[in-house]
Amino acid sequence: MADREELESVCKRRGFVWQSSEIYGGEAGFYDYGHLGAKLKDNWERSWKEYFLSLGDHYHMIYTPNILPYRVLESSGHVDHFSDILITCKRCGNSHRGDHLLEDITGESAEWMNKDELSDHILEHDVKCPDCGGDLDEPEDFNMMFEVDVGPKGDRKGFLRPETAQGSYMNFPREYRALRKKMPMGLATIGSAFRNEISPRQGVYRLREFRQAELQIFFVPGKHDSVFEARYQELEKKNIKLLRSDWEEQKEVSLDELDDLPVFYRYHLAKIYEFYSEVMELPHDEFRLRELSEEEKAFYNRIHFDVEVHMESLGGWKEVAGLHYRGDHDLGQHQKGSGQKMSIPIDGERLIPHVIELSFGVDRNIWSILDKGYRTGDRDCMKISGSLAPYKVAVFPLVRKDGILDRSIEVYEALKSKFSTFWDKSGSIGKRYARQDEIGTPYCITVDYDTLEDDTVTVREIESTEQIRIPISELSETIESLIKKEKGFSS
RNA sequence: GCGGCUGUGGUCCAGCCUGGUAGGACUCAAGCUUCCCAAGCUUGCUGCUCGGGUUCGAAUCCCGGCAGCCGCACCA
Repeated sequence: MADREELESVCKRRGFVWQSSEIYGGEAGFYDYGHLGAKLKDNWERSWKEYFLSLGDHYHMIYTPNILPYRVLESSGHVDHFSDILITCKRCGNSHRGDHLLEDITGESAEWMNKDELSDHILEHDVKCPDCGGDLDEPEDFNMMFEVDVGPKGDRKGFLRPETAQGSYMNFPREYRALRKKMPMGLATIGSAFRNEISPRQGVYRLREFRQAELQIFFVPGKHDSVFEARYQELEKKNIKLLRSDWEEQKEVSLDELDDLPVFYRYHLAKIYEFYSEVMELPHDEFRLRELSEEEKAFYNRIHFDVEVHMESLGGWKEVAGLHYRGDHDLGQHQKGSGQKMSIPIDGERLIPHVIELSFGVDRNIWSILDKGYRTGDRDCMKISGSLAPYKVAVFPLVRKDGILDRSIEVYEALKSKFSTFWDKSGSIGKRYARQDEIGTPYCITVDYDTLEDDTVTVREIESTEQIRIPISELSETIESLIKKEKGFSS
């Protein structure tokens, strides 16, 4: 429930997120996180790691470089396929995708063609500009990857990685041995990825440099399924909301109704759903899992669901994550390209493991928290899960006299080593509550005259604005159990 | 990338047509006040997107760059 402009204004004013290199006018597709945004992002990434690494006994983080050698992305298919061939009209100057122009005439797929082949076919079919009928110029390559020159002579070509996943694929053989051949094995990573988007828009939704949190899970279907099956038991009656490619509209179904999907896929689908509802605490009717149709999904993805969040500020359902069953495509490509064995021995033969990929756009997820959290009206308020909120608690003196100020500093000092805590004495008490409401601090503690008598303080909750009074000695554990949801807030 | 619109303190906007001291609201900071939800008072910080041109003089007119929004295209 957030108007784009209002939300962007709060983000800039309070310190969440804004355009990068601002003082020089900015550059499209690059954003900075301020002090609150950085805390929120760090908290999200920490929660992501805790949650998803715990899904398997052998799921671990790894970190790999942002720059990849040319050959890696040649093998992965990005050099050929992560690019478009653009053809510009000589008369009206509009650019079109070359393969689409040809497909419109022939009705056959032209995506596989390179520049020269496309050029020949365009001539052969005498294709004209669809906008004005003018003659077309020679095709030009537009690759979405940023090319970099490596080494002193700059003669070694590389790219800024367009996705973080390749690092996990390439490290499969090494980690398979280091982790002592345990399967299913998961290699997760969080880091930057780079895509030279033609026209980045919609704030942090489409960036040229962005963060991904990805988990690649390696296993051999039919061989390692029992591990997934055991974990799946507890979930099979669970309801999740989704939209399948052949359904008219989304609906809530229990997992065991999705019996055309393999159990290992269903298990992770359900866990992703749970992450959005329980960790990110998004309202159930504001996010969904949507299956991509055959036309929409890439050829190597056997099953593909996206997580979509309904974001008012971005005008509707927007993709924030995906779950892809990629078969043996990725390891197969690297085995071919590197000449190294990516297979493992299974019952006397060598098999290339399959991959399911959990892929999250960090910036998009952060934005979805802000979009879903921000409410205006009588009171401007950012409702963020306690575990993600930049500050967990704020401490105020009710008035700045009679020793109350000093007492509030003592309370603040006692809490700040345990929680991200804010202390504020400026303005009226209501103003201070309002400031914390706007940045999503779930609890505000006020030191008042009663505190001087009996060492109790009030704790106010962001959503209801209700207060409870508790002894200072119980403050720390009370706040902790409130944030962890071990205990509900009631006065 | 193409077309349309836009760019003024931290934020949101007025001023531009008709060139001549840049204004408001909110925010922020310091202080006063205050026994619980953006109150009030005092003081203060901060601005014409950038570059060029016209002019005695440009926020204002002209040209260009950059950025943003909307539409088209793009988004393996």
